[in-house]
This record gives sequence, structure tokens and C-alpha cells, in this order.
Amino acid sequence: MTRQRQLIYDIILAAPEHRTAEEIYDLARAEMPSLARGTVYRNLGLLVRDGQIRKLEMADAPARYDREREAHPHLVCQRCGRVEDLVLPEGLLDPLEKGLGEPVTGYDLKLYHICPACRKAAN
Amino acid sequence: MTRQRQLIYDIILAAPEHRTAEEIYDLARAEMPSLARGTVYRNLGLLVRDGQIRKLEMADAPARYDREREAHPHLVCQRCGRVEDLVLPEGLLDPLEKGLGEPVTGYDLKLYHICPACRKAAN
DNA sequence: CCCCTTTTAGGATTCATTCCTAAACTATTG
DNA sequence: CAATAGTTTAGGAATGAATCCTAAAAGGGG
Repeated sequence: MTRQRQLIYDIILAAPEHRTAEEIYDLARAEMPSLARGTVYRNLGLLVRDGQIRKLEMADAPARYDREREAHPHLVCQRCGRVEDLVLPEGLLDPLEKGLGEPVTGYDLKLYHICPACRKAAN
Repeated sequence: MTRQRQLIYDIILAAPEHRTAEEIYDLARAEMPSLARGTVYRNLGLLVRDGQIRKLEMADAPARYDREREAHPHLVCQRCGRVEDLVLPEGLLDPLEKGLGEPVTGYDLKLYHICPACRKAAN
């Protein structure tokens, strides 16, 4: 685990925010100005591959990263893009998997809404 | 509705495949060789905006387009990227929305698996 | 320390998608 | 029809997230 990787990982663990690679890059550079953008992307990829963090693909926006290791749904604001974690009621997706008759290796569930802040700003 | 837009729309309606913009572009050009790539993207965007088709954001791959107007889950092969429509058991997501206590404007649910063809090819 | 492997910085490159502009259509109206 | 005003297109340039490349630096095990 290099200093660069540790730094990137620490930034993700430090807060529940679901940050983009660019945001992580900026935060990391405050500590280590020589850090290269490519290093951030590569290490994020490795952390994802090793199951230490999760990558969230966003619609028409850069991917975000989640410190939570377990699969879980997300609530996404359609206006500002903010992402919150949700708790999946136990076994919610079982009926779907059962109906399929074949194993599912993972899932991605996003619910869209307008967050309170944006709803207020729109009025 | 211009000829270009109609052609793009017809291609999407013609088959249940979930095609990428590039695939649609290639198919459309077989009929109208002068068609520009930008025209495909712009019209896909308009069709999505008007609710005639849906856009599926894929992980680490170009977006795909779905002729089905109603929100529904998808089954995605992790290896080859093939996408199938699924039928969502009535009210499956209600508990989640109820738990939230605020309106949800839409959802995106993808289940990942290895499709039979890829599973066979791997052996 | 020394050798070998891995990782990095920095920048070039890729690729999906969007943007730009002049030309080609489409309507509408007189 | 013909003039005019508003859209849409073709074609290519531009953008932006993410990946790739290469020589130099850093690990790390003995």
C-alpha cells in the first residue's frame, strides 16, 4: 500500500460523501501536490477491484465512489446529483432473483428524487 | 418528425435489442448514408426527453437505448454486456419508497449475471 | 545496500458525447 | 409560387472522463 493509495483510501473513508475522482484528486492534492490524476484513477480502480470501495456509475456525470463495502441502494437527486445511501429492506430483491431461476452476481439500484435543498431552491 | 428522427426511432422500435448510439448510427446509415453521428445523438436525446424511449446508462460502456416506455429493471451480463428486460413484480419497490417518506421520481435497477452464452464459453 | 518489481508523475491518447456553423429543409404567408 | 423565418442537418471540431505510455522513483526482501 503506497502513500498515494493510502491517502486516496483515507479520503474516501473519512466521510460518507460519494465523491467523484476529480473531487478526490483535488482533496488529495491539498496533501500531496505532486499526485497525478492518473494515479488517482488507477488506485480507485484497484480499490474497487479488491472490494475495499464501490464505484457508482452516474447518469450523465462522472462516477462516484462509496466507502460502503456492502451492496446497497442509493437515492440520487436529479437536480444536483447528490447521492445518499439507503438501507435495503431484507430480501427485497429475492422475488426477482427467484423468478429468474439463475444466480445474480450483484445489483445496482438507484432511486431518483429532488432533494429538499433543490426543491426549496426551485420555489 | 424529420426523416432522420423517424428512421432512428423505427430502428429502436423494430427490435427488443438495447442498442448503443453507435450501433443505431451504423444501422441507420445503411439506409441513409449521409446521416451524421451528431444527428443520432441529438435525436436520441430528444426521444428520451419526450419519453418515447429510455436511456440506459451502462457501467464502463456506452449508453444503450430501450424502446420500452415504462420503467422496468434490467438483467445485464457482466461479461458481454447484453441487456434483457425484466418484469418487476408489482409493488416491489413500494416498501423502499414508503420508508423514505418522500416522493421518488423514478428508479434504475440492474441485476448482474453471467449470461448462459458467456457461462458456456468460459468452460 | 542491492537487485527486482511495482508504482508514480506527467503528459499524450482514447472514446463517447456534445458543440459549432454554414447549408439544407420546412412551414407559413402573401 | 416566392419570400421569409425558424428548424434541423451534415460534417467536423471540441470537450471531458478515463485510460495508456514511458522513463524515473520508490518499495521491499534478503
